[in-house]
Amino acid sequence: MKTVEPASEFPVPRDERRQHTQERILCAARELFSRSGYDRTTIRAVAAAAKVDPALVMHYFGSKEELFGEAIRVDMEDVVVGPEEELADRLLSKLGDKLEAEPDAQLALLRSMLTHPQAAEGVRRALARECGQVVGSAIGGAEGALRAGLVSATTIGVIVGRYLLQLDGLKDADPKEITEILRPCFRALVDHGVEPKKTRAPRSKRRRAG
Amino acid sequence: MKTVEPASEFPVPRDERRQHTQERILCAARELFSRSGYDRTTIRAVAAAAKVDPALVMHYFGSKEELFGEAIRVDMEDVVVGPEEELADRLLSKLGDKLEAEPDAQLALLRSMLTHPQAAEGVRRALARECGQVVGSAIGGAEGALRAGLVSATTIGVIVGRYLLQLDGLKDADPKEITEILRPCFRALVDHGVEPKKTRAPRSKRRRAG
DNA sequence: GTTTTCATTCTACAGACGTTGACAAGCTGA
DNA sequence: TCAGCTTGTCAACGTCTGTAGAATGAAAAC
Repeated sequence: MKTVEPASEFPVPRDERRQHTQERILCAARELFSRSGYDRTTIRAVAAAAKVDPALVMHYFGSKEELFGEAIRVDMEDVVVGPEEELADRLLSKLGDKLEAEPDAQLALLRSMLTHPQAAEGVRRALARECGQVVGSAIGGAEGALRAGLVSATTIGVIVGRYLLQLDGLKDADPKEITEILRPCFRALVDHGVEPKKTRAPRSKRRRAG
Repeated sequence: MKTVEPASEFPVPRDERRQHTQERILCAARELFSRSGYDRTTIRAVAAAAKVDPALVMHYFGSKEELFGEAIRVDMEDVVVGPEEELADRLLSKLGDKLEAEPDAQLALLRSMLTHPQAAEGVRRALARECGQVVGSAIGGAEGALRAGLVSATTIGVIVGRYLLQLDGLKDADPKEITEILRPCFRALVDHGVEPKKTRAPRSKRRRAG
């Protein structure tokens, strides 16, 4: 297994070949990082999965750290949701989409978020970007931030519980059912104290400074 | 630094000395495991933190895996809550207690739950034990399990978001405020579809096999 | 056809790791 | 005082890791 391949049919252009190899490496890296996390994933294992010499991984990506950075780079695609949806429903739609399509690349990020600082920072940023809108709609800035944090926490809890911890009632559940059950929760978190214009205010609790 | 200590005053009994050393090691282990997770924590680092030779750690705990197992063993203390509290409030009280007292030992477990199978299993079990009661009070078994899973997910999300990810609005928030904001969520998750007609017992006596 | 470039591999290093076994020194009981 | 057990250390092993540099051979350029 020393030669690169007989190039049996016709010679593949060099650029194309290289791009394909890089893709294979990156793909293997994502797979392994998302299955085992940063620390337990070795360059050698990635190389083996991509059927390539370890040194080639270094040559293309510089270091394990950079390879990881490339593997967890997520496209930050904005999920298209109805613009007239309420905020809570918008957030739920996003969560629902993540539950529908198994988040390949994101799992690599999530799996390492508790042990790898860069991954943690990535998750914080992604969450802030998604759930940050909750802050603005709050009475006081502090409570708004707290509510945004709780929406973030719930979101991440559900995804972690489903895909990484594989909690019993969650791992095989229907995404639609999940979001439906969560809807009242998200509404309660987002449509807080100042209830928008609905019928009545169910909450008369006053906040006190801690 | 070769001798064990001059035993300056009077000789400390052997048992006591050993127990104290073991405790020091275990304490250092918990600290490091909870800060860096299983993989990034080395026996050598634990030994150094405990001011002890690495070989002694092995001698007392057998292996890194066993040391970890000992470090994450949590006492499973049942939080004392008012027995007449509704289920949702009971679960919230437990969460609140975890937020009040920084969960030293539990963090070691949580930090590694995404990369260490044994830790994951520990978390699953702890969650099932705590939130499992939700299942029984459901209409159908499947939806009950899902709701229990979502309570678990929310719980773990909040703790992870606060202590490990350190999400902005969450890390410094007042525990009381957190639980108050979460109350409607937990109620919505637990007191589902069938609204429990006030003072009635929400628990059905029959259960079905999985 | 010759030279250059480049994708890829081979070999190896230096450090860190978990773990082991031999050994020193103290406490304990006779 | 002696032997025995226990606490603790030292030095080392074998392995695995990320990484570096030289070597190879095919494609591209001339």
